[in-house]
Amino acid sequence: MNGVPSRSASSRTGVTRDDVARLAGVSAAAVSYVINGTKKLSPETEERVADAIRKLGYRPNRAARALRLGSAETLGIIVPDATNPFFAALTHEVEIAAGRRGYSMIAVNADELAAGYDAHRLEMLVSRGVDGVILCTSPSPDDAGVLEAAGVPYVTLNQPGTGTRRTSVGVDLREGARIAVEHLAQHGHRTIGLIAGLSSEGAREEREAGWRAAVQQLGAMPGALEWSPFTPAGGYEAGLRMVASGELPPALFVSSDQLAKGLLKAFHEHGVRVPEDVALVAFDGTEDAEYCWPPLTTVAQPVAAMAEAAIEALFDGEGAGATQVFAPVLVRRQSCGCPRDLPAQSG
Amino acid sequence: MNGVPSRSASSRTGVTRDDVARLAGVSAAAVSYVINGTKKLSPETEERVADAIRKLGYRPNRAARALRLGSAETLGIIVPDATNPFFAALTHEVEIAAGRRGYSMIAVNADELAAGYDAHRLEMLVSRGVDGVILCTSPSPDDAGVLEAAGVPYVTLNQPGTGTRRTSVGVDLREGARIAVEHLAQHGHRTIGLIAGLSSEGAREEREAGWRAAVQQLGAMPGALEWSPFTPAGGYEAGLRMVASGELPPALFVSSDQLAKGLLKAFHEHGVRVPEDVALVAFDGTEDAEYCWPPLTTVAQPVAAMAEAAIEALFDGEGAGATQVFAPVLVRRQSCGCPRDLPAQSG
DNA sequence: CTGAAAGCGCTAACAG
DNA sequence: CTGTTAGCGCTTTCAG
Repeated sequence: MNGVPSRSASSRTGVTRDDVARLAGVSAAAVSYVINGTKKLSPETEERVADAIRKLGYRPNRAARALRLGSAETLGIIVPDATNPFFAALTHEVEIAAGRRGYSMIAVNADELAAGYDAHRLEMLVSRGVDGVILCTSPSPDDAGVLEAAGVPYVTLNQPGTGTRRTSVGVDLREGARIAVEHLAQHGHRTIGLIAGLSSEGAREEREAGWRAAVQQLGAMPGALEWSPFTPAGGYEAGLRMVASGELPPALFVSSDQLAKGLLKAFHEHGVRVPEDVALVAFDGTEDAEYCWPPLTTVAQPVAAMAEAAIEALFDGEGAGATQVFAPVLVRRQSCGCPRDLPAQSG
Repeated sequence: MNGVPSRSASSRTGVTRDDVARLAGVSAAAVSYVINGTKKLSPETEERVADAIRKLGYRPNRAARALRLGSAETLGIIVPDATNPFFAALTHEVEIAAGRRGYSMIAVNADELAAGYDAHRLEMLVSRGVDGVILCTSPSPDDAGVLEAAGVPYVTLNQPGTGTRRTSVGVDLREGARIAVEHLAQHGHRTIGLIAGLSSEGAREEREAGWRAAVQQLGAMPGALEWSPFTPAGGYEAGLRMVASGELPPALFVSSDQLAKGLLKAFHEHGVRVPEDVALVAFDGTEDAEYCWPPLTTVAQPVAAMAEAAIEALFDGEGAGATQVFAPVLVRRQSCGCPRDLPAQSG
């Protein structure tokens, strides 16, 4: 594994703190002081050092700092599929939140669902000295073990019902289902089906339960139920199965925008009109939903707030076991039967 | 900037190489040897060390290694918008290619188009000791300067027409335009318009020239031309402008799938039928294109190959100024007027 | 075939 | 207010 054309060890910039000290005519420590503001020096000295830094184009060596401090000021984030727009958005927001605190993110994909693969990726992150990790994948005992053993704090993001004793931030899935089902009911539908995402994790019950509860509470009927992977392809398959079965309910709650994209394709191909033949409310609130046809009514997750909260939790120290639940909000568009240009309003 | 609950400096795992050496009853150096395979030791010693490592759960400290080696075995990648599925896919592929070589990626967004912002992000990457960076943003003199000054190798990815003397890998834009226009012409269209992406960079000429040349070469007529930001919203606006102008050409080459998504929305809203009223061929070949309605015929970039090539170039040392151009390929779907289920074939 | 020792560049405690 | 110093954990040359 011989890497990138290796400049020799210290030639990264060539200039070290000692060079700066020499040029400024102060001690090496003084340089550290002005850089880190550890100690107040005389303005004059400060000025001289700053000048030298500028002149030399000095940039502190992060590796040395990391070694000394035991922190690389880096966080890891692991998502099931970086290619899914929802996770792309989430990762992006997390990066911004981390950036505000001077931290960088190393993002890794859990991709290969092979057992133990996550743990492997996690090992990598840990050995890289990340100061914390955000898991957007529900931690298997293995995963959690790796992290716990290394003493690396973590929080789960968007992973409902994780059994660990760590902080977890997510959205209220049952409430989301309720909002969706309620809205569909308001459009006059009495039978409401569900297309649910098949995650490797155990959030399924929660989703299904939320839907069941909401349907029941409204005195409506549960319609057909399909489980499918959280991808457009999964939604497409589910749609195909549903039309083939001839059990198309008049309304459907689809548990992710990605799923809905695929569903729409299946429906278009088979002449099933949305919302006339079947009304749809999706979940997630990605930008994509706006550009489907018809534009998707969707229950949006407050992604930025969730990202901020996750980072916050990591920094705040372990609010052990705390669970932060955010409220999703309905974004009305046309897949549910709402007219275009209806100003947003609740209920 | 006090960070994550800081375990004290060395408590990351607690166990250091010295602990391993002690338990195995060998010297510290021996441990390094078996880990890095620097030197062959007696199988017996090797075994003992391996055991100790396992028993202790030892994991080498990357920061120390980075400090010593002058390399963090990390690469940076900077994209204009991580939220754009095309870049998400590209980043993902790059991460995989880097991972194969034991490198991690730190991804940063150029986001805020504020001048100098990139340079700032780049500084961050450099100070982090990345061993190289992949620029998916065309390097301003500033950016290049930061990198050159620090002696950090970089390659540009997907940035046609960059003026630097660095390796650049991208797709043949003119050929892409040719393929698209030719296909549209084969559907019998004589006038072909263009919706082009407005990047902050200067790739515009290339795109426009490619289209002009192709149209001309086929003896067709250039139709309306719209420039718009590389986003669905941009495509939507462009679509709105085009229908408002009443100058809708019968065929359109759209220079990105994202743009096309927005365009489709505008067309749907105004009852413009695709492909009957206007035939579309897009560019990029993201998964999204498959789930538009109608499914988008698009000229696909070989993303994985490009990512691999970029990483390869970084590792191969500076193939100074070399430009690697990949050939795009037509993916036929229905937005151009092709029937469904037509088996792929060229021409 | 193995071990001792010299730093990589930086921070922070401690002296002056 | 400023400077000296002792490592952080690791790699690698050089003796044994």
